[in-house]
Amino acid sequence: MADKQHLYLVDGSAYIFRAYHRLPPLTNPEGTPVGAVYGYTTMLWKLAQDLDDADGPTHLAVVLDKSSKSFRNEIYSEYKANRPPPPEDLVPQFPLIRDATRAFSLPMIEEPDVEADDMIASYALAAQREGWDVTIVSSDKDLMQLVGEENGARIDMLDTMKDVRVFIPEVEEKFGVPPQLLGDVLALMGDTADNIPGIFGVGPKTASKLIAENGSLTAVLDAAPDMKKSKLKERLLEGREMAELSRVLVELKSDCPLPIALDDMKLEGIPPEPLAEFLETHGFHSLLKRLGAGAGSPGRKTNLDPATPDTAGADPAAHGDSQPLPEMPAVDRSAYECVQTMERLEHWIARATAARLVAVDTETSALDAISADLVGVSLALGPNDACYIPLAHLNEGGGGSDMFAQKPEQVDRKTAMQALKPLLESDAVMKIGQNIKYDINILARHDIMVSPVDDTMIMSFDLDAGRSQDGIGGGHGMDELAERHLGHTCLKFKDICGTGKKAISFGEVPLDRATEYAAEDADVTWRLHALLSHRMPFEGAVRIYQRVDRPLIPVVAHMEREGIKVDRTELARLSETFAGEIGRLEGEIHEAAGEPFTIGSPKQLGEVLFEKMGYKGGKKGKSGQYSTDLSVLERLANEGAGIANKVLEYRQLSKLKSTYTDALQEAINTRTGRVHTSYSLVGAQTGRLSSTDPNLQNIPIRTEIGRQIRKAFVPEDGNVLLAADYSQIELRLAAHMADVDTLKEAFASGEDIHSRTAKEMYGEVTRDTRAQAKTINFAILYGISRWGLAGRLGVEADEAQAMIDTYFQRFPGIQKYIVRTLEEVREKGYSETLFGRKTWFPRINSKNQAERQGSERAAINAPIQGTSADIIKRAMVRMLPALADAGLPDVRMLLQVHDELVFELPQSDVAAASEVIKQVMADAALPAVRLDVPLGIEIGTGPSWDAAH
DNA sequence: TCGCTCACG
DNA sequence: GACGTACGTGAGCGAA
Repeated sequence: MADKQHLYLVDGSAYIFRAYHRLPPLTNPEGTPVGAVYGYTTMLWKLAQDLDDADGPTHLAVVLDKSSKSFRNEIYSEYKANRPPPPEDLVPQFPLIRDATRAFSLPMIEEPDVEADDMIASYALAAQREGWDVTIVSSDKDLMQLVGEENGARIDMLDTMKDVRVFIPEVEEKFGVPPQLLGDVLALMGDTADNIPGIFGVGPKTASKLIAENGSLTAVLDAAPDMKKSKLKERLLEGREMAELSRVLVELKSDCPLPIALDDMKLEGIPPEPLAEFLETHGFHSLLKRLGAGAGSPGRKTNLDPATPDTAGADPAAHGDSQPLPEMPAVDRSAYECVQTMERLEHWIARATAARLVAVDTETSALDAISADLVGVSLALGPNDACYIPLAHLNEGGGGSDMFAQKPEQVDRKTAMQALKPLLESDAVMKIGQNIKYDINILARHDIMVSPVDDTMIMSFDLDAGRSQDGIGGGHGMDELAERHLGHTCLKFKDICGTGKKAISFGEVPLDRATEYAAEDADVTWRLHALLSHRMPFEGAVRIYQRVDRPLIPVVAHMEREGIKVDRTELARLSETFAGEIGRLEGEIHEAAGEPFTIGSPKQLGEVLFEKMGYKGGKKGKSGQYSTDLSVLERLANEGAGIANKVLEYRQLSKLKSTYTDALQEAINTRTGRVHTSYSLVGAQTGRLSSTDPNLQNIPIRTEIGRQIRKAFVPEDGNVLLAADYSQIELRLAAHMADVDTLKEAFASGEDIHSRTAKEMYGEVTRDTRAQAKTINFAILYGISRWGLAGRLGVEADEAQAMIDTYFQRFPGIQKYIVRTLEEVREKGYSETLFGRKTWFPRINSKNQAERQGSERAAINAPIQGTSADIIKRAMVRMLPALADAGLPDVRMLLQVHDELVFELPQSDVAAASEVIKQVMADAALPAVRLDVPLGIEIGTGPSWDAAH
């Protein structure tokens, strides 16, 4: 059987009006406005990219309005009469829309005296009669009348700006009636934009209510005389004729002659040459680059040969040149200014203040913001309009030891800071940074509280989390973003400062080189900001960015500066104890093995166990090495291998010593005497934070010996630590999101959730059934497989499958949630949290089963884990203001560990602070989301982090 | 730089 | 019939 045909009909005219109003006013190299054209081009690009998708187009045509006149003007002269003329700078873009369509080699339909809507209706129904699916690319509510299914052939709509598909349920949700009754609703309510009269005083709400109640427009009008006396009754009686006229006006004409045959709309792929020429002409270089690179190019990739001379030649990036955006010239490092006098600095500050938008970047002597020294600041106000202000540079290779070495001319750092402070703190000036949390913390040490801020790294994350499958910084590092979006290769830090022993600090870099590097960073940040902020409203990233992630930046910055005290003496004592034990175990293991070897080497250990000592069941992984992980060693221990237990103990102690007791001592900051982690807001694809240098989110707790380390996390004298945890938050969210009444009730009544699960599944609660239920509950959150569960529970796969079946039978909502989530991710390419955070899964439709199934499991988990992350982030944003409002300014928020917040506070504040903290955390989803389950909070306090649990 | 192992939620 | 076996992280180590 042939694959199903799928026709996409693009409502081009309507699109450009919308694009015009929502896009910035770009111009092409000739000065012609092209903002709407650019939007239109990217929209076509996106559609063409879906060509090979299961639900993508097989056929596509663009429908344009040729003239504004149609049969409607004949029956109603006022039709569209009050339309204002199109804006001046949109007019020259109309012909360019046609050029763009031709550049994509797409069929274009524009018939005189026929409105685009009617043409779309005619084509849509014709295609549906042939059994084709149809997608109308538009957001016009009139066209929603066409939505529906006929003999298995669907007509739906796609709003590419909001990225939403509209089918019957969406129409019903919006208008309260199914699509076939929509015309009646529209006739009643009228339309100001088209000057369709409708009934005066009847809007969408009343109209859909009346139609839903009476079943049709005629029925509403017929029922009017019998209504009880009211304004509405009068208006219905008076307006009957107008309503009937309106009904005719909103009816789509579906029998227009079809100028192009359906089969001629077949989409075979996009020939690159005409497209490249068009993109070049209008300066759409970022698209041009993608076309040249092949990656992300529209249409079937086989038709877009990157080696085609025209295309490759048209791609400046192929020659290592810089890559501008529309209206953005190539990066020109020679344009940057090195600011060495107060006079020039004042000049830049004045310009930045006037511009109200400035990209800021700080250069420092080290990588961690808490101990690094400020060496210089760069600013950018536009493409190539950037400067570097050196503040603590030494002469080249000066090293600082030669007190007679002359320093380069530069503004005094303190004076410069005083001059910059009003700009960086001004509410009227937006400061843009790439990972600006770093700069916030550097400048905080110079008494500057940078605000308000935008962060290109986080914007990129909120737009594209998960889209890049690898790469440092999760694909949101500046060099990567510059390559991807600007086609520009940044100077690399290591090219400026070198690596390894020969590395110099930034303060030793000669000023000309330093200016090129530092000002480029600010310049590129400014450009990325222009590009990303433009994408955000169209790609649904504004909500999560504005409401959750951006407000979190100063909060997390503050937590990092707070740090937490660790008891160095206690850690040193533990290190020594561990060292003694490790030495003893090492001796015993070597003796058992009959020779000394490196126990920490899985390779050597495997050989000793499975070859020399002859234990059975050694399994080699793909690297050809024996596996010696926990499960293997535990099995050997059970089979009586004494050495296995010793190795396990050795491993545990080495881990604790090297990763924790030794490393944490090193991490104590000499200036503050505390440990300052660095949180990444883009570290985890689901929206969780991650913690590095040191990682304070994986301090041991599960074993008694590991918990010794938590005892070393302490408050200052007179204070206590307070730990507040969300209890079972992910299961609670699963109960809400999957709408499982049984689980929701259990949470509402404060029942033990695993016991409840056991009761539902096995009828009785014992230690065993509860433990099994707990495992299954977690398995569900992670996307279950019978083999995975079997492995965890130590049962056969068949038995595990039976348990999964029982679970789904008892909680059918869960199974529905999983199916629905996967369908949605397959279709849209991303999952979404309750707060609108997207995570992309580019491999969800992979042909490689393992890859695909991995993505499926991650996709099931992401909305739950991500929603949990959103909630605690919202709590963090509100926490300090809430505490301050409650008269508790001395409570300090120190750490976040995914579902836990750690505070340090005076003992006397504990009772009052606990209440506030609990309230803020419990209500963190509100008012945006009202959960069907309560969020339980557990609070503990004590003289150490361990004691607070 | 990679794979292995193991610490956390 | 093989695939490879629970989600999300970061750090230290040994081997190359």
